[in-house]
Amino acid sequence: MYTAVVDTRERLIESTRELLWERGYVGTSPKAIQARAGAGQGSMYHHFSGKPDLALAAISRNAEELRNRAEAAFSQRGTALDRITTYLRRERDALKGCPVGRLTQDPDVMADEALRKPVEVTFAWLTDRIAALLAEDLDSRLDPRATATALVAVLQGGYVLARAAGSADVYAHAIDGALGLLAAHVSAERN
Amino acid sequence: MYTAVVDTRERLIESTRELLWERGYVGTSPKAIQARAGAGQGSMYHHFSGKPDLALAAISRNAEELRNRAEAAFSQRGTALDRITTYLRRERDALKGCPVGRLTQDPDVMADEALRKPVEVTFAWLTDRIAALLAEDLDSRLDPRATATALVAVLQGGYVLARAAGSADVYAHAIDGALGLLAAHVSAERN
DNA sequence: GTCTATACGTTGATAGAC
DNA sequence: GTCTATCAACGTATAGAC
Repeated sequence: MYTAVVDTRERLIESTRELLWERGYVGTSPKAIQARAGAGQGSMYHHFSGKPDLALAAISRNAEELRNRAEAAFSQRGTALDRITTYLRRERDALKGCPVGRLTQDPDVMADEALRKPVEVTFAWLTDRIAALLAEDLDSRLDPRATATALVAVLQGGYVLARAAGSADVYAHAIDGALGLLAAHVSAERN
Repeated sequence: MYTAVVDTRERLIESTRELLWERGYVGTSPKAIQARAGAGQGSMYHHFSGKPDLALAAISRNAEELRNRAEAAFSQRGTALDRITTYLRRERDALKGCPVGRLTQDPDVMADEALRKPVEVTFAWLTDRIAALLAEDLDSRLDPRATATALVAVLQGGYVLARAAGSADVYAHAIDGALGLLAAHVSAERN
């Protein structure tokens, strides 16, 4: 099946992804999506039933990308601490925030089960994944799941603080603090 | 000066506070504010020059309240760890999120210097305050400021994860994880 | 101080031509 | 598939009477 390099439907999803990230669901209008995608009203309502339907496609893709990028870090070689450190210190535009986490502040997303679900599933997966890594090497007096939850929270909260301060350094600082606390509690054994 | 028990200006600010918390700046219309305050258009534009002006009053008050409630926990008796634990475990409606932190996701707030400033100042203060407490008792190999930043990030990220999961327990779990990591690094000496 | 009237753009969509 | 009307409601005010 031959299609344009990037077809209209695809451009609509990508534009929505960007706008949801930049402005959230409430702050993103169909008009703005169409303008960015270079598509008309007719195209958008031909490919999608409306704003929620298009948002679902965009949110799902944002969630999938987050998961793929995380898994790339987690499946590297090295100790659990190495892999978690790689993930947390991975290059990020901290001032943009997390494309999935930010949806959590969108009342219309949280109110719509279909839109909220990918957000819930993504963080549940991420926390489980880190907990599984920690379970290998963590100080036995600590709970891997609670520790993993704290680490994911530092990540999300680091974005919040970086945006509040207008400085990406604050994100790095939060991560440094968390890894400093963690270091003493994981064994340095090789996997 | 005699006034009604709660005058119109006051009700407008309180209604805006609530709505900013629930729906954010972009999601809050003057109309909604007026309806909740039981005030007309005329009243709102008499007391405030517009939505940004009213939002500034509401944001400032939210920031002040956050600070007062935090200081109440920090100035209790006990070790640094006691006071920080009291603050982090304080009763909160985790699913509502942080009234100040959530503004960080509001593009129109971040774009307006006057509205962003109280958010920046509040988190800078909170981090400094916790860093000062930690400086007393923290393991000397750890940086009090980075550690404090991580703790504030866990707080903010805990809200994000709780909302994503639709469960306040996740907030508590993130805090448990952070305090577990912290416990081994602070001396238990009495102040 | 508060009210109603008015205004002009945007939001989120539908209808029907091409 | 895409385009151009068209629409009712909403967003964010301003004007002027009371």
